[in-house]
Amino acid sequence: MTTHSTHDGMSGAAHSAVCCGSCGLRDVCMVEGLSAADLDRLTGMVTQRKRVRRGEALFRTGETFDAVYPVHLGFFKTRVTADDGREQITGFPMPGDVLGFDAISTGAFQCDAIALEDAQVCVVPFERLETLSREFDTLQRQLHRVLSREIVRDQGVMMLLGTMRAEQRVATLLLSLSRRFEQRGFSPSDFNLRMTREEIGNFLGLKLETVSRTLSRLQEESAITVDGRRLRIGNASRLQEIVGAGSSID
Amino acid sequence: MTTHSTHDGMSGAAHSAVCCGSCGLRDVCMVEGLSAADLDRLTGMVTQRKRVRRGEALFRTGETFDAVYPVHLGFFKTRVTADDGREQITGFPMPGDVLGFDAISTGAFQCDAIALEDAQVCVVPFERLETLSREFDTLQRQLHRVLSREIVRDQGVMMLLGTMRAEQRVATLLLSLSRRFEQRGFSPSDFNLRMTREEIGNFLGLKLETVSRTLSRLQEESAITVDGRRLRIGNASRLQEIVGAGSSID
DNA sequence: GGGCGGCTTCGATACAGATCAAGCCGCCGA
DNA sequence: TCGGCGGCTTGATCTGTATCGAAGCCGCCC
Repeated sequence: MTTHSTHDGMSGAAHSAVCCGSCGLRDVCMVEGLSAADLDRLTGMVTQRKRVRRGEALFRTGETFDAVYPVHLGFFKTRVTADDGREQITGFPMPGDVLGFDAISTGAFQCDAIALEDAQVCVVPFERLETLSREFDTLQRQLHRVLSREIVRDQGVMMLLGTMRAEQRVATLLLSLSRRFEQRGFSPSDFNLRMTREEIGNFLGLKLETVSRTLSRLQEESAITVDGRRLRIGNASRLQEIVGAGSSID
Repeated sequence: MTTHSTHDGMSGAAHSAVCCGSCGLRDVCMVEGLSAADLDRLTGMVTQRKRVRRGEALFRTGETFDAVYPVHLGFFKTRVTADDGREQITGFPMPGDVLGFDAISTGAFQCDAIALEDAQVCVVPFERLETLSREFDTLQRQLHRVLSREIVRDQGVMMLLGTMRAEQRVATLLLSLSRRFEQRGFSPSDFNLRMTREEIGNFLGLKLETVSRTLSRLQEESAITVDGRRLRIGNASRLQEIVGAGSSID
């Protein structure tokens, strides 16, 4: 269980609704750019928070959809699974990212969202989100932006999977993680990977051995330092050089 | 410069607005599922149509976004380009599909949309679409569904690029085209490929020689008949067998 | 009508990354 | 303390696809 204080308080009185205005993530989350006044009017959009323990699923393919879930705390992986067992990890959502948009199309989730560490998400009933976004054009606009950003991110992943070499793929992921940590106020050059080599490989279309070898090679050329899951980026511009001018997957 | 000579109709009296209610594509397009009454109230959502000639771009990366474009007629490819010249085709939109959602996030298009044959698109100013979808919850819902469907489709492409062998990739594309033609009222088993082998390969993360060889092999085993761009699917279940239980990319 | 360029296909070879295999390390429970 | 196990690294070999070279075909334009 991770410790996070302000909000282990589902039991407290004032918590029947969660307030976006006081959330440290408001600058990266779905409500980014909304004025304080607008945020006030959104009281009740987030009805509650939900905990998900490491290894457990927030939702699974086929389950009925009725809410989207901005990540409040913790790391996830999202994956699609073919009936024959093939799996593809489609992303590593972190705080501020929103889970569940794939489900709007059919009313059932189309992927699994698995917590890579103990996590907390905000629960945003989708009907309410739609109602509110008919009333607040700023919220509507932001919702559309977030949906569109996901599409753009996916295009970047396609570019990665379709055209990049192993070393480029790994470097792209590391730089993406770095930027995302930075946006959230963490060190862009020193962080922990929350996923296994196998998960990295699956996401990047590589085998875990290839990931491991590639990380070792990047370390040899002093671009990074790896020790298990601890990663330090010593030479970001070297990584950028390897990636070339590839699309980003933030 | 594309010549969409404002096209035949703009001069006629009744053409200042295009009517979705009378469009043969209303069952696959963005307005799918809207009642006739709702469709009437959408008069003016589509302000005009625009022609794009084979090989020309409807829009290019970086151009300012102000409308999305349901395809009325013709085939497109969408592609993202890295500064170093690498390209990745991200899809082959056909009538009923909507182009431009990638641009909402930043206000500028993030990919190129190139017509593979002479084409026509509807012009839907995005501000108007947002305004209307605040008024009509059915339209709002449908817009969200279409955005979500694009995300799901992209997940399928990731699965394809990340986990499938060459033969599976090609078979998946053929089956996807087949289904999409069928949805639109065309033959699912006999159609023309609008794209070159190179474009197919680029989309699937393969080289054109591999695509060509794979098509030949599929023909040898009597799953399909190919003659240039003419494609006949003789044994769809054989293709399905090759694909296994892979995600779809419709 | 003839030439030309784009497209497709084929064969031979090269190589990046997969696969197979072994060993190490840290952690956890017995 | 030990044994087991999951995760990681590294080495040796294999293979699917890329790459290279070339030729045939076709439609199109001059």
